[in-house]
Amino acid sequence: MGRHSCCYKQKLRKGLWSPEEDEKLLNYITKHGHGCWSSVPKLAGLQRCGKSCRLRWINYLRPDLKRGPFSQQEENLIVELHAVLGNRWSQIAAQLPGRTDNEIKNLWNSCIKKKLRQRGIDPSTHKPLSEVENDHKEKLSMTNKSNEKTSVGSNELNLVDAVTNSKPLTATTIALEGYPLEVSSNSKITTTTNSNSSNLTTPPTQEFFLDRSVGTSHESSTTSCRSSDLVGYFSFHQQSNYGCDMGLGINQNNTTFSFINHNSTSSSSEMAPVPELISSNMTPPTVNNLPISMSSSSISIFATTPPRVKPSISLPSDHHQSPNSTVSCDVNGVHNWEAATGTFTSTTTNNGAGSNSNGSCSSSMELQSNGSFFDNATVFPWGVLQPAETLKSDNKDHHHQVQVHVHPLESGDPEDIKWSEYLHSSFLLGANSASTATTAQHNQTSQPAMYNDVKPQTHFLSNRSSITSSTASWHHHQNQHQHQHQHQHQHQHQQASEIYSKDLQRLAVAFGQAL
DNA sequence: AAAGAAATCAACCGCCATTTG
DNA sequence: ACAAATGGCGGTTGATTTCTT
Repeated sequence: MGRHSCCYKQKLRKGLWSPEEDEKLLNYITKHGHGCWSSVPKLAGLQRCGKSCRLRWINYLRPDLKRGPFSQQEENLIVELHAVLGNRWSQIAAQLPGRTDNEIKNLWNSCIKKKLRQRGIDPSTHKPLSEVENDHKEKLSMTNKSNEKTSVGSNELNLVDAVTNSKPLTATTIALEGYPLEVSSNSKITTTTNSNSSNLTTPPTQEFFLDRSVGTSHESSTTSCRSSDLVGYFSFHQQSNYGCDMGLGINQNNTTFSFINHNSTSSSSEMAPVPELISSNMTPPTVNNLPISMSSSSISIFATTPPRVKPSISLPSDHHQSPNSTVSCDVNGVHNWEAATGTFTSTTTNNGAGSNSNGSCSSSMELQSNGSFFDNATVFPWGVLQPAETLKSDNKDHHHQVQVHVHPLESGDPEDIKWSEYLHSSFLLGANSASTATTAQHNQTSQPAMYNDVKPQTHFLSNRSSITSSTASWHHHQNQHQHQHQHQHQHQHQQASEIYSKDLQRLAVAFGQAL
């Protein structure tokens, strides 16, 4: 297996891409598609290797990129997906349309990891740090014992291996794989790693199916979603035991995750180390024949077995709470970025979140919470909801408001906006959203509508214009563009929120108190 | 205001799996 | 069947930006 040929070639440029190079690549791929990446640089007139071109396209030039800070919901989704998938960034990114694996990876390494640690959660295992330490001690002791005892029960090995081999043995996986799980009153979770291996049932082989194919066709049925209830986390909750009405199996964005029990009798040795996330049209989803419905933000398992839950990790919001860099083209009834090209002309100059374009992750509020993360801001699927609460974090010249949901329809927080965007596009702009979905199909077929807020062509086009006009500091120019877009997005979100909150209210009426 | 620290992010590196000849 | 070419992925690096003192 040879190394990539381009690695040996001489005279190839490396490092940051210039606007001219961007333009060349963009023009070429726009006209011809990328085809064979290795031939792209030659045909496009670039002194780059194909890999570099591919990377540049995927991570930056692609028209469907959603730029700007990650929303709280996205962050939480990443955490949850990471709990299931581990460092499979590309798979995680696949669930966050408009986001790249690189972007998510960076966010994880620079920000989320830290947050989780500050909350006492081990980012690699998603377990409480104290528990990880205990596991580590147990492992050490078991290692010592293994010198004495050569054979150990396979189930015990599974558990230990999962912990020690960086398998993302999370509360999720613990619960799903049948390990006893306890939820204490302060909502920390502990596993009952009873030394009696009989308590550790052999987990079945599970595959983590993702059905996204219905993204555009069933939108009108995805009514759920009290955004407050779903503030960006998966919740494995047992309806009967916890009486939590969140989610209730309503699939709000048409993304259906299912744990399919392929072979309930499979031995532990056959168990996939990590449930594999694949795309599937299979329905209905089941876990051990139990119906599951899982939205992007919640999973409902209607089980009759004792509750096995995982903590919902709702990261405290900071800058990411700023309105997502959503293209609110549909505000104008224009639902694709090509058509919306002309809509981004104003340059807002407020001192809002856009001034913090780099997405700094520090926030005095969250950093000083000293474990209050679970106390203050978190939503738990098993119903430890607290009344709506707004945490404010003074961050220089602007405030981030962390809405701890409950009554989303009455608020204008960004989550509401996102949901209302989704609902709006689903219910009120069905045709347009379909066209948007078609546009998005370029890279990912059938995106959930809520993720159709892709990077606008305007970004590109404005960048392209900047390419031709830029002279000295193109990086600075790009930053300015990003700021400008954030301002624009903010402004449009304000408009959108007004419109959509009305729509949501109508929906709430239409669906009774379901929302 | 300046210097250092920390955070962010784009891009590279090297490995692996698949495809192609 | 084999080796090279290619695409893709995750880990890592280093430049830049932002924050803190």
